[in-house]
Parts: sequence; C-alpha cells; structure tokens
Amino acid sequence: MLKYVLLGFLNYRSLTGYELKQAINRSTIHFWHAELSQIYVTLKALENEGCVTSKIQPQAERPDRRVYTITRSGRAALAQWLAQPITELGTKKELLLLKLFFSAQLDKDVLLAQLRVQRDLHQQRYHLIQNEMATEIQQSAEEYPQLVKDAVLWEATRRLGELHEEAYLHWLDETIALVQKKL
Amino acid sequence: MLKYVLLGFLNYRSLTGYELKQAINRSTIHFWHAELSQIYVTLKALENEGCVTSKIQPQAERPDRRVYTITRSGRAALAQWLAQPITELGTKKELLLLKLFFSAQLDKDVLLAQLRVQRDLHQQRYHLIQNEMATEIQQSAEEYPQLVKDAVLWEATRRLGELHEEAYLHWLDETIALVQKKL
DNA sequence: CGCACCATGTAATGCGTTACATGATTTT
DNA sequence: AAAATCATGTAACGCATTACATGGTGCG
Repeated sequence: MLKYVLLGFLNYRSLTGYELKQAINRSTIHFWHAELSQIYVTLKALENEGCVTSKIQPQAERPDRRVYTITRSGRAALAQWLAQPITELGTKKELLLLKLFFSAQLDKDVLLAQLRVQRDLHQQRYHLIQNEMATEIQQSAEEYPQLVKDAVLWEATRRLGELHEEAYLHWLDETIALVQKKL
Repeated sequence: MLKYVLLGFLNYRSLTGYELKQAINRSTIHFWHAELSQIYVTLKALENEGCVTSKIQPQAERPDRRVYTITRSGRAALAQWLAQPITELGTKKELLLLKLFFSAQLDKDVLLAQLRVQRDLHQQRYHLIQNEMATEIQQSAEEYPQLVKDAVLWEATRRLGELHEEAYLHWLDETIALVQKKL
C-alpha cells in the first residue's frame, strides 16, 4: 500500500523521499505511516515499474536531492486503486488490549500505571489531532484553492482520528475506574 | 507478539494450534489475529525456546493432534512481558482512510458506494461484538469461577471494540452526508 | 455430491523495522 | 558543544500473508 501513499502525494506535486516522509507525518500519520528507509526502497520499486521518474537536483550547501515525479502510468495505477472497493474490514493490532486481556494476575498497580501512561499518550495525540493537524488542513485549503475538495476529505480523515481518540480516552477512564474497583 | 498471545492462552490450559486459532477468533480477533500457518510456525519456535512442550495425542477417526503445554520458563516469559510498560502509541493502518484521503477526484458515487459498504461491514462487526462476544465472555466467567478477574479484563477489551465501532459508525454517517453535500 | 470442519504443516513472497553508514548545516 | 535537520541509501532480520499439500468425517 505504501506505493499508493507515495503516488497519492506525488500526484499533487513532485517530491523527494525526505519530503514524502514529512508529508506523511503531517497528514496521514494517525492512519498510515512508514519509515524513511522503506520509502526510499518503495520509490525505487515504483521507478522500476514506470510509475514515477526521478531526477537528481544538485544543491549547494545541502546534500543533493532526488526529486520524484509521477508518470501517466503512475496516475492510472493510483486512479485504478482508488476506484477499487474494499470488501473486508481491516485487522488491527492493539498491543495495550493484548496485554490487558492477559493481565488478571498482574500486580494491580503495575496495570494501573500502564493504563495511566496510555492516558497521557492518547491525550497528547488527541490534542495534536485537534490543533496542529486541524490548522494544517485549513492552511492548505486556503493556500491552494484548487484543493478545496481534497481538504474536505483530509478533514474527514482527521475527524475520525478525533472521534477514535475521544472514545479511547473515555474507555481508559472507564477502565482505570474498573480496575480500581474490581481487581 | 504472537508468541505472547499463544503463551497467554496456553497459560489457561494446554491447547493445539487449531484450538489456539479458535480461541483467538472468539476473543482477541478485533485487536489481534493470526493465520493458522503462522501459529504453527510460532509454536515450533516457542518449543525451541523452551517456553512450551508438545505431545502428540492420537485420535481415532480424527487426525492426530499436537497438544502444547506451557512450561515454567514460558510462564516467566509471559509474566515478564505483561509487566513491561508500553511507552509508545501503536500505529494503525486504515485502508479506508488512506483511500478517502486521496479520493477528491474520484467519482462521487463510487466513493459513496465505498463508504456504504464499510457501513454495512462495521454494523455487522458492531453487532458481533455486542452479542456473540459479550455472551461468550459471560459464559466463560460463569463456567470457570476462578477466572472472574480475567473475565473483567476480557470484557474491558470487548468494550473498547464496542466504543470504537460506535465512533466509526457515527463517523461514516457524518462522512456520507458530508460527501453528498460538499463533493 | 459438495461443503465445512478437523488437523498440521512447508515454501515463497512481501513488507516492515532496525541497524548501519555518511556527512554537512543549523539551531539550542 | 551537542542535538536536530537535511539527505540518501544498504543490509539483516522478523513477521505476516498466501499458496500449496494432504486427507478423513459429518452434514445438508
């Protein structure tokens, strides 16, 4: 899938691997991520498939950059993938739930500490989604008026992140209280 | 991590690979899953590490089964893992959000169809979590009174699944309306 | 008669993470 | 002086998915 993430961003404009990583971190990070090393590998694969082309851009006082550009064939591949229906639900892997599931014999205070750390982390992410990410999207929409439709959808993905974090925080409070009472 | 899922279940009682797959499907499926083939591979690895032992149980009129039993060393590994704090948030991969993010140029009706299929799928999962899974947990708690504490935590993991699906369904309705209006 | 269930495994492939390797510039 | 940012890659390792392989029993 990383292929399509990269094609998606390159469809807006030409970018380097490094910039693609930044684009991901600013926008899709809460539902799709990738390591830089994997991005470079995948870009090379996309080039072999003819979905992108690359040119070295020499820079003074900075390392040279390899700028990737989407091809017609790359746009076609992206469009084809977008139109393809998803027929199954995605499978999640939630480490916290896994540990919690088997934690009945674990020391109660260790478990509570675990849950409180998670509460902090999720609170932080919640604020990030509500503030930094929301303004980021608004700014893009104002800066590039041709992307209003895109911005509507970006906002929708942000909104699910917000709702999920709200649910998660609510659940953590519920669960901390539950563990205190019943364990 | 699959190692610990298997150890977690084997800590309750000895099981075969096939039964472990069933246990996962009945309980942790919405936050952790695994293919049978991977379970068999991982069980073999656990045996090499001394975390489990296995015995062939011959069966008449059924294929022989290999029953796995957790060792003292396996219990220790499990306990050690459970006590270990999680310091980072898990990273999700949500295919639907990824497609949605890049779908501004996609045909509106194709996108709406995509979202409606998802609504059906999530509705189904929501009911599964609320009904089958809830009763499954209650039954286990009644059947094995020594597992009341465990059942409290199982129920907690189920509850997050429920809350997440509620949020997801809410969001899908929101988003379908949004796409109809603004795209 | 065909499908689902019981039951276990191997092999190939793909994808992702972590570590390694390099090195200048800018910010704190 | 140290840390972060810019910038690109290779290599090893681990884990997961998919396909392949086998074969009996029970049910509709």
